[in-house]
Amino acid sequence: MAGGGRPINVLNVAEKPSVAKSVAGILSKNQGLRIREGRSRYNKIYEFNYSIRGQPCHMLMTSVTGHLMELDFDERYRKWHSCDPADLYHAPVRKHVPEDKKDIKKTLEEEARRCQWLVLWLDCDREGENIAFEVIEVCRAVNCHLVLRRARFSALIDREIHQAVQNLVDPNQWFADAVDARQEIDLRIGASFTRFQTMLLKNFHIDSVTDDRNLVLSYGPCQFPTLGFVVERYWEIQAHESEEFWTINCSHKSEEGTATFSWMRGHLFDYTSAVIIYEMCVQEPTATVTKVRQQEKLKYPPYPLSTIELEKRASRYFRMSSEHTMKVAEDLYQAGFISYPRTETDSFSSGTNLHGIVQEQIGHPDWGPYAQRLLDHAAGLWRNPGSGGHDDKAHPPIHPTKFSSGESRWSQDHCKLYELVVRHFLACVSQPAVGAETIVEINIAGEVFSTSGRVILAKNYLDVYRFESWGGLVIPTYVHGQQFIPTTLTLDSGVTRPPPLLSEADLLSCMDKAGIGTDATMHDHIKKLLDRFYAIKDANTRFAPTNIGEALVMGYDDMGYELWKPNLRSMMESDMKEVSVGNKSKADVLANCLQQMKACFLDARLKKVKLLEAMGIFFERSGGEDQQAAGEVVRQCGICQESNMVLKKSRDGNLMVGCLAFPQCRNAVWLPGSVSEAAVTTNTCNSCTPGPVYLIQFKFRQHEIPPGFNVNHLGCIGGCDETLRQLIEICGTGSRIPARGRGPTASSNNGQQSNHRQRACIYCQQMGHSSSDCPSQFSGSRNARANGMNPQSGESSIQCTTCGTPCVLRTANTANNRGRKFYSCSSQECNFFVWEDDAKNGTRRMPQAGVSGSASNPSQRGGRSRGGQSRGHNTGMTFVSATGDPISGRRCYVCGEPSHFANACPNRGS
DNA sequence: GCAAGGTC
Repeated sequence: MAGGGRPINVLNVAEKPSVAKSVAGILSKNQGLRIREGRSRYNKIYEFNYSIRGQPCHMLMTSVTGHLMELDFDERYRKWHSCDPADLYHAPVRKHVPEDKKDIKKTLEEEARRCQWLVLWLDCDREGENIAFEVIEVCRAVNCHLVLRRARFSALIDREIHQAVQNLVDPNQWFADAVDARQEIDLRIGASFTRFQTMLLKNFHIDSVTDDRNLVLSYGPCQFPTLGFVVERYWEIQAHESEEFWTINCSHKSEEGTATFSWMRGHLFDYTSAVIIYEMCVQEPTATVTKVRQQEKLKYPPYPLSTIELEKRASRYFRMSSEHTMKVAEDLYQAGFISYPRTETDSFSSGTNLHGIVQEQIGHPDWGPYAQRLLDHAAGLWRNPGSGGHDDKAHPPIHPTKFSSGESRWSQDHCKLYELVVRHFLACVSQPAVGAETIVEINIAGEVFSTSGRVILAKNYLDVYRFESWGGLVIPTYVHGQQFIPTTLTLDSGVTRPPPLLSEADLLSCMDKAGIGTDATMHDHIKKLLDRFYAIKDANTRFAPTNIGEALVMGYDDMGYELWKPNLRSMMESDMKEVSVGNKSKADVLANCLQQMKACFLDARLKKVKLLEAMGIFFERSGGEDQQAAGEVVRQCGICQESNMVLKKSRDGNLMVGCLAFPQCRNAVWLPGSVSEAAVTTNTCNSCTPGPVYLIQFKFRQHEIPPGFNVNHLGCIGGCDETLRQLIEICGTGSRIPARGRGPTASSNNGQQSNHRQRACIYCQQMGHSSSDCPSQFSGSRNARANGMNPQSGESSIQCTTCGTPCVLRTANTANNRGRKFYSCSSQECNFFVWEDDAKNGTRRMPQAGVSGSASNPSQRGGRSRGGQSRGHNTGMTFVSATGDPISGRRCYVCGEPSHFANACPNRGS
């Protein structure tokens, strides 16, 4: 470049007005800086002189506001009925400047005409590069001699900006191409599926949920996976079958206080085994302290604040929606109080003046003293912030940029969000909290229990980050070998609970993990679900699908498509990545992706009946076809208390008793899948309330029920009918809900199962069958050897078939099995158990995960999930009698009655 | 009347 010479005119364009202002301020050092209005209200023009590598320049700096152009179909295809939606996969598209951006375009044209150079200061990401080419297109159209240069910068700090302008590069066409491809795919898929499903389903009466307006059932590659997360969790909850479990709790009270010990086995799903172990503990209740471990624990402050973290934390701490959070954050940013709020970056670059940011806050009445302490070297509170490992190279983490102790025009939410940003920043540059943790383990009759206590030694960052706490529980002092008698030792029962509905923070995490949306758009997709009536947010700010949302996902799921899962977006995203590094061409990716999506679209259209059926479950359709006949009344609905529950056949042909107020009331009792006929009788149940509950005459399909059950059964759905309950447990119901579990729950089950199959049988070391099916296990003498039993000595040398650890021979002490010997695994992590006589007789069966009592094979049970604390925790115990039949009939071990369990026994403790 | 991505 020639040094000196006549000044040239350089047009500089930033992605947004604030960047134009900052860059102009930095380059001009605020000297000789002139500001004038452009055609657009927001996009000012800054003028100053500058020298680029010795070339004097008259700099004109202005901005766009994000994308200057939009992609749309040619006019002829824009009307919904103008073409077959399938045509939208090849209909011509064009980029154009929309009406509300015309004034910006005009400014660019006017200024570009009198410039020699165009320097692009767009954000340094793919979208920024694409906007750069939009600006180029507009400017080149009026001045084809323009020299095009790109400024690369990662932060709005002096050093970066001066370096960028002295080292201008070429714009990156690959980056821009990737975005072009993404836009075109999004448009074609979105428009085709939206038109298709909106027009297909327009005859369903969904007005009750949505006001009276014309409803658009939109489809988008981001909004649908977001909906998918909500529906999937909802189905997981629906598929959950609560299961009773048992656990032993122990407490010890001393002068120093009380310690509560929890059982290392967690909890068992088998009552009998829990009782056997419990009784052994009660008989020899002396506890011996076997381990006392003390250690220092650190709790680290959070990483610097990214957009997603800001949204998640505002939702968690203040219950603010992500959309509202971004609105308030934008306000604070516009007014200069916080840095740019749309950032993926969660680490500060090395040049950042962190002390300066803290310094600004020392005057605040609440957190000022803490800020002061941070700056006091002697206090030792300062720590350089950690890095979360993300850097979008465009913006720093969100941090305060101007001190405020609250502005008069701020709403409460403005105050809260500013406080969060400040306290989060101060926390980031603070030492972690320090605690002393003590873990104590005790042994009672061979069972291990543990407890832990924690004392906080130094709160450090927790002093300023009031949103987080660290529970500190003080326990009495114990020494190794110490013995004591527990104050309480109880056998307690509980039931497993399903996981909760997704919170907004959960949803953001799901999207983040799957790469759905960007930090700037994720809240939009969540809001779209609400706007389209696909989901609702309840009082606890948790998301549940509406009937429309569920029906749409169900329809595509029934087609066998994963259009509602994040995979499609992930694939697109990886293709975009390939385009942006030049490994694939835009044209190839577009052709390939659109061809596949068109085939998918055409196939989905062929299977449109699935969508119609799914909608038909929830909504009535005009025209009267497919109306379900009202069935016979069984009882009044106990949920809505307004309508009757009637016996009906679902669309799939499965029998159920459902509330007539459906879909407003969704109370339903699904009947066993093995029912072939059912009719409501005039007989009523004597025990179920509120009555009357009419009995139903059932007929079961012989081959679908276990031996011992009668094909004809006069049953009650009120809850008293043990036969019905057992058949539901064994055969499952015709409910569509459990079958839905083939989402994450079932696939992980399947995964486990197939892994299992790959393993060699532990008896004969052969592949192809599991140990539970091992043919070698069905003959007595071979069996004993194979098990490692030593028939001569009679001593225990059996190995646990679950984990391989040697078993211990123990004696049962229950009313029903007193004196009977059994083997139990000596590992505390494992719950393997078998009666000694069963092992000898060869009638032993392998424990199967999740099976207890009369339950069927878990692989047949679809989406069964054990939620809450018990998720993923199976005892693996099966009790079988000498005949190989499951031991049934759980009884209270105190009085022997089958009507209740020990925890509810009236004789207990007497 | 349709997407998602910028930003005001």
